[in-house]
Amino acid sequence: MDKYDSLLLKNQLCFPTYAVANKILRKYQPLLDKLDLTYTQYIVMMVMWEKHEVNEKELCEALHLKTNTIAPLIKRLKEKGYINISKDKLDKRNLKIVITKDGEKLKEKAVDVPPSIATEFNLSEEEARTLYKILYKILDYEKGE
Amino acid sequence: MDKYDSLLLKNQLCFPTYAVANKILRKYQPLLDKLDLTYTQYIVMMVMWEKHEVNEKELCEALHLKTNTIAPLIKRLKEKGYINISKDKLDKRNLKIVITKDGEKLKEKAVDVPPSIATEFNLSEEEARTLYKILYKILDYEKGE
DNA sequence: GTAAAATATGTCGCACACGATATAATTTAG
DNA sequence: CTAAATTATATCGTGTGCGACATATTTTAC
Repeated sequence: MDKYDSLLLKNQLCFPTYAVANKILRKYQPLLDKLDLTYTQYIVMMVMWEKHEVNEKELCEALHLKTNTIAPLIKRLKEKGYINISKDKLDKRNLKIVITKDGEKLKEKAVDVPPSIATEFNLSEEEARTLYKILYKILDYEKGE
Repeated sequence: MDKYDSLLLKNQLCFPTYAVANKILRKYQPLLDKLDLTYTQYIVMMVMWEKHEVNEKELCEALHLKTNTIAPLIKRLKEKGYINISKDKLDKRNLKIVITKDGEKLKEKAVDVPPSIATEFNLSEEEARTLYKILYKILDYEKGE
């Protein structure tokens, strides 16, 4: 056991996580091209299809991203006509983000998008479930940190 | 079971993978700031500490990245003085990337960097091992695709 | 031996993702 | 009731990560 062993790619969890995230993204992108969405725009729309209306803070929390990522993102989705953005009447600090008719229509086309990651990468049901459980354990840990 | 269920964030494996990768990255960045390295530069250096000399193609394969990501990256590492870049004498298409003395020295400081992802996020040994195994199964699947 | 295919790398433009910093609106403390 | 703290969002600069395209070198086919 060498003191440098922790500096080997193959001994680090961070690396496969990072590489797999990229690999999944590359798998999605050609499918999302048909909807004219990037991957991040797609997960924003997933939230919008579920909630219909959110403010920016809720979006940030749902996606584990910061405002400096979300702000330009929703601007682009607004330009594409999938959402509307306005100031909240009651608390003018809040941004009210509402899905449009076109945004709702996009959901129909999106149904065909999500590839089964398990199938695509030859995981068993059991492995997929386990992976899911461990990832969410990490994601939910120290939520407010 | 709704036909739109696959469009819920909570039913997709892609999302927690992506979010966890980002979360791990955020955990590393403050530690890497002391080495004046970004996360991607760090994993390049991990390869260099192990191999000492590689060409660009090997680097791309090791990190699962493309040349258009790697090329500017190694330029920055060269500017920082951690690697040297030259054309291979035998096959002038190849880039010979060699670690410098300073690059080797950086390894000493880097030993203290890698946080235990398992500990940081409260995973058991068993969970960490399982996560590792499944991630590499995905990463290694259809390697040539 | 040379034209064509393959290989390794480089460049461009776009869209994240981040820390740092700024601003405006609201809440809290005294 | 008002100054200070908090909250929600925006902006800036840097560094990825990608597809598309371009270039230089080597290998292959005939």
